[in-house]
Amino acid sequence: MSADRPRTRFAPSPTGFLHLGNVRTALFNFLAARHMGGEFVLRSEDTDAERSREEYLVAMLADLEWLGLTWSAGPDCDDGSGPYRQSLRAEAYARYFDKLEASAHTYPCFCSQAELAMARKAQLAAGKPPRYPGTCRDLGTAERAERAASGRPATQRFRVGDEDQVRFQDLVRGAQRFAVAEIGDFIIRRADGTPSFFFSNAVDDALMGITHVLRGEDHLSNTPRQILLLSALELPVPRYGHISLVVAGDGAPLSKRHGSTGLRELRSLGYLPLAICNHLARLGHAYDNPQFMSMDELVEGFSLEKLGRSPARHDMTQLRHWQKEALHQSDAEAFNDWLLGEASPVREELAAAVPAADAKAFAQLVRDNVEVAGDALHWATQLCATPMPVTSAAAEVLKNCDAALIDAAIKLVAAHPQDFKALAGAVREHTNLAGKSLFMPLRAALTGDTHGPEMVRVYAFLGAQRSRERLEQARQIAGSKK
RNA sequence: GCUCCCUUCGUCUAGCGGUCCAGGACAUUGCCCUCUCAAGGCAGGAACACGGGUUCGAGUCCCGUAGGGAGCGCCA
Repeated sequence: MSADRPRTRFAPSPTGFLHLGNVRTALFNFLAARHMGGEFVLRSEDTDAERSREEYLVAMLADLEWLGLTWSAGPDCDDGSGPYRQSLRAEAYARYFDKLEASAHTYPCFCSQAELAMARKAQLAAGKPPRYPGTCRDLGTAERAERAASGRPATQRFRVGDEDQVRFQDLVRGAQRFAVAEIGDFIIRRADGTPSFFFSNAVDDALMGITHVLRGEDHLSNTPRQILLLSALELPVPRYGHISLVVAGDGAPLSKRHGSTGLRELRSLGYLPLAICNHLARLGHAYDNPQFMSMDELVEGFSLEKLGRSPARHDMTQLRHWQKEALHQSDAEAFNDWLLGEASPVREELAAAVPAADAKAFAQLVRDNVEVAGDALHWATQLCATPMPVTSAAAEVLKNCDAALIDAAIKLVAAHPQDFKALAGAVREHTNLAGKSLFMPLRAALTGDTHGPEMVRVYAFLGAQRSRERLEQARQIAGSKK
């Protein structure tokens, strides 16, 4: 880790699965690092033992890897600046707690949570900001010793100095100024000895050589605390950039929603990593290029200057567009793997519905009619099931058509087993029907549906045997309306 | 309550005082292509939250108002 090498990080708490908001933060940090030729690292902020779970960490790593956001160091790979999980960093924190203590930047606070809650309530009621009243701030050494001896649990608070204000240049919001008087002394170490977010987060960024911190806007007004802390510690302050939050389609905060805003859910629906990245990279960031981009192109076009300030809405219709593009871009092999491979969410169902020998041909046949993996199920039953399912629209078409058309087709299948154009041409000669009134009944008879892939390809896929069976099935209802 | 942030078509956004009667993408509408769907091509509708300033000139700067969001936690 060289001194000036740009380094960004994504530092989630393993208390749940990733949602699109988290993922976008990770993506931006990844893109920023790669664009600057630097490194992107992962850090697990698992100081809250109650809520942190190993399985969530494992899931996050797996999901980020799946997305293609590779990291050069993280909980699973230390590069010497770790460990990259906070639950393993007590020693480092102790060192810096001591340093703060030595410089009188911190003091023990014996207030109980009930007392604090009451004080907060009173301040709020009086129309004042709910800040720590400073009860334990100026306790004498004797009093401290006495209380400590009585076994009262103590937290450590950071003594906010008498500076006038804290200024910093936000990477996305420009010059920021906060009055120090607005900031109350805050807890940096809990009674159980674990560090609080403000402390561990800031200290770790400094110790891990993080140069740029892209994080949610919700951290903006807390940033002065961390700057104060790092200054007191004489540690380097990273450059902060506060990105706008992502909200759900209905405007609700993402974190409170589930379903289509969870990465896991999208993944299990069959959305592709690059579709998600293309979508997210444009939420709160503007690209010159309106087209679908590869990860390298996303990296190349990324710029801190192009980060937006206003909240962005996650809209599924936009994601769907990128999904179509992603599917369109993938070659036959990649598509087959996506639909039929190990990772496919509908692998089992498709294997049950489509004969193994036909699987690849099937995948290629329906690729333009599939947006998420589940869509293939409809075509699987429609094209492979026996008897053929007939949609009501298709039944309608068949009832209204001339039964002679189907009869002709049945007779002619054997003569034109693979060539739909030839078959259709022959049927036309026998029936004098053409255009839609020729093709639509054939489509309905062969696929049981009124829309779908090109008939030339459908027919080749079905083969003469299946085609004949299906035509005979269709013959039962053909012309019944006359 | 206090502090801070945000506000351009339905959605994502471009716009860094004149070249903007506001551009692009998605979505939408119509047409073309076509055996259907999709894709593709063409055309259309659709926005500067509001009110004051500053300026010869404001989407762009300033101040208010309204609306939305965040923070003020022994949560991160």
